[in-house]
Amino acid sequence: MINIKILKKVRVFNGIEEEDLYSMIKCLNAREVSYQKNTYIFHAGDKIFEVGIVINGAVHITDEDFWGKKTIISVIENYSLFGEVYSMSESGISLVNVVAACDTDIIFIDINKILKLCSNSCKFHYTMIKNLLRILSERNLTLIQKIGYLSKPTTREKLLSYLSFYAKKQGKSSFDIPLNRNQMAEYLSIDRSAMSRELCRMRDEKILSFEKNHFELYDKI
Amino acid sequence: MINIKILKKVRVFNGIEEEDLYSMIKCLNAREVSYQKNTYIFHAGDKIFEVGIVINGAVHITDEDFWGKKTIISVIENYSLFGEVYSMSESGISLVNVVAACDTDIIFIDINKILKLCSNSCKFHYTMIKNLLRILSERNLTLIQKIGYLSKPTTREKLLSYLSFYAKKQGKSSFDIPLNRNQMAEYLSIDRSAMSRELCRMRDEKILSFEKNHFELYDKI
DNA sequence: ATAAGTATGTTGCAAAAACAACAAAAAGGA
DNA sequence: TCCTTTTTGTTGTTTTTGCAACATACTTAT
Repeated sequence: MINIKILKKVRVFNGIEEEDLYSMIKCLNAREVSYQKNTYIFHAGDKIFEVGIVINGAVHITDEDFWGKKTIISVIENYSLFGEVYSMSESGISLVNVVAACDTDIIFIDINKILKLCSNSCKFHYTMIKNLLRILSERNLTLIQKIGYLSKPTTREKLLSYLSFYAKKQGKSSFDIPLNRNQMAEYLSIDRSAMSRELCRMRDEKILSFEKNHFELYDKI
Repeated sequence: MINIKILKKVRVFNGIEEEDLYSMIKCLNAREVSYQKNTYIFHAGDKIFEVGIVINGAVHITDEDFWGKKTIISVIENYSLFGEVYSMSESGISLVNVVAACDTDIIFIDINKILKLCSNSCKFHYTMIKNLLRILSERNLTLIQKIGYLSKPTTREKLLSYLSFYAKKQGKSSFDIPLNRNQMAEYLSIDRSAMSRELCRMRDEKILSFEKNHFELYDKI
């Protein structure tokens, strides 16, 4: 039996009344499935009709290159979605694998049904579509943001564009960032020690200063 | 007066009948505006209510860092959208500038209205929502794809993951890519000469071969 | 307070990349 | 055809990076 309390934590169901969630799980054919660790949930090449919601545990989105070398693209956990971009794309064909990283419970819903106004014309459709568009838009933004950083040729430029973003966002030359050094290096796809070296170099050149997660950028004189 | 023939070329209106396009331009408050070269269409910080469609000319999406250094993030032309991710995000605040790259004609539409079932219940809403979700999903995919390449530490790994993708996509170890060397280097954010050197190195190591846009990947023996 | 664990900074070195400048080949136009 | 332009490959040099290993601070739990 699907737990309604849990569904309320899933962003795509934001703003949907509890009573509507009941009709929703019927209307969207929601079903819960448990997977054992290392089980494949989707394979690359599968046609995807449903989106998955991780209720318990975690899944890895993985890719495999021509020579069979595997990479973990991302980790999905706590009430997050996977498969939505494939199930809504033209082909519907997944390019990646989805694997249970540990024993994991998944709720599947038939996302394409939210587009069809069903016979009982459940009022949650409108809310869910708005949520979906918002989720996809905002993810688009964060991805574009990240590409902006990664596209810079040097560690220094990557760092400055990343830090500039937070300065602009917080409207101050002095601000906090949400990542520690390890996470920051990983996010920017650079070597942590090289990053540390470059940060200190810029501090010596009086371009910026920092302590822990707090940074300050200096204007040119 | 807005040209219906032109709207039919815009992807978000795919599958909408010509007669519906007429009611649509009313329902969504479509309006056409001309901009002179170098005019700002949106500024970073603006709240975005409408999406723009480039009908004629081109616009540059630009970013400016803390020190005022500008970068062109992307170029939008021929019947493509801009502003949709901001207008549908939570805040609605643009983080980027949009500037007319030359004399340019834009059609603006109030995208959020497609969510509201209007009083005359125009039947195109459903189609447009489906198109929008598809556009956003597929863009998400291409962005994630690109981040996958950019995240690799070396030029060689960037190239191999990029080429692997096309091998997989075309289901053959021998395939064409859609970019020439310059474009490929730009897309992967690497130096063209370094890329060329690395490609030739891999050819010498019998990992792959190429001629123009045609590549072949070799299995390990 | 101590010990273990984590986060951050430091450094040497070898490998790789960026940059710049040029060579060669291919494509396109007059 | 010849000339120009574009594309691709080549190479030398300098700078930057990744990697590895270690030092130092800071946290956290006991």
